[in-house]
Amino acid sequence: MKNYSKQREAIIEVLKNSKEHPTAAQVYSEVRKTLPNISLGTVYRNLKALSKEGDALGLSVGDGFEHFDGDISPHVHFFCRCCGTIYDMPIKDDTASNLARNQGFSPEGSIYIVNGVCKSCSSD
Amino acid sequence: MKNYSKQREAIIEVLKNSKEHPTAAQVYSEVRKTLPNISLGTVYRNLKALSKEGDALGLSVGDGFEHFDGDISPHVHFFCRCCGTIYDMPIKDDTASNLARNQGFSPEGSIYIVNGVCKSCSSD
DNA sequence: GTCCTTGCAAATAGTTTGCAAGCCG
DNA sequence: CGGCTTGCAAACTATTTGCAAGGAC
Repeated sequence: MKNYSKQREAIIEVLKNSKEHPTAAQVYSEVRKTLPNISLGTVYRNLKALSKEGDALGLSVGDGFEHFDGDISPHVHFFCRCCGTIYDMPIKDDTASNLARNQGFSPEGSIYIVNGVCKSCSSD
Repeated sequence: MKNYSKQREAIIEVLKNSKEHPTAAQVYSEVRKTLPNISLGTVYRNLKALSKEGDALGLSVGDGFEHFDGDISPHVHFFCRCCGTIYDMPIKDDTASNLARNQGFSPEGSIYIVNGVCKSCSSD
């Protein structure tokens, strides 16, 4: 198989099993549990490749880290500037991509991030 | 006026007059035409403050630079991975923010980026 | 054997920050 | 004055990359 390596396999596994939208560093420390010798560079290389190939989403929410999401189905991310949590919100369809298509663009993916304060932070 | 400085004024002016979604470095070189002594640090400081205050949008499209947009009305950005251009697309309303509000979040802004290939790049 | 990927570590580069000096009110 | 902002340059740090070695097929 093209691009195969147990490292890549493990990284994909971590992404699929995580609901936390981990950063590269978080993926690294998680993958390390099964592959203690994996290097951070490898994690970065694979995450970058995966998001370029469309198998993962790279999310820049504005906290200085790139977050990654193994769920590539259309959904919205809510980023709480207070606790830093990234929540998922289901969405019916990717309106803007369709809009773009109608205007002659060839959309390949989309990132929809809403930011503000989450429920538990605003009740403090 | 709070926070006033001719530097900040000039930066805001550049943002308002630009349709190019400039990076910090681009804002810097533009502002330099009227304020030759302004420093890059000041540009960064003000852009960060402006986007925190909600007077500008910080866009991470995935090209390694943060882009800034002085237009804070709800609209979608189309990023062409081929030529790097960021196009604006008008959008009716900010569906996801309303959705978030209904779910108990307190949305303050949103970033909607569609990526792919633009018309002129796909015809090459 | 050939090509692709890794681990390591150094390098890169966008962005941030401390500090003394300057502007605002 | 008192507080906030600047210019400068050094510091920071997330991410990238070159290279020799190891794995896939």
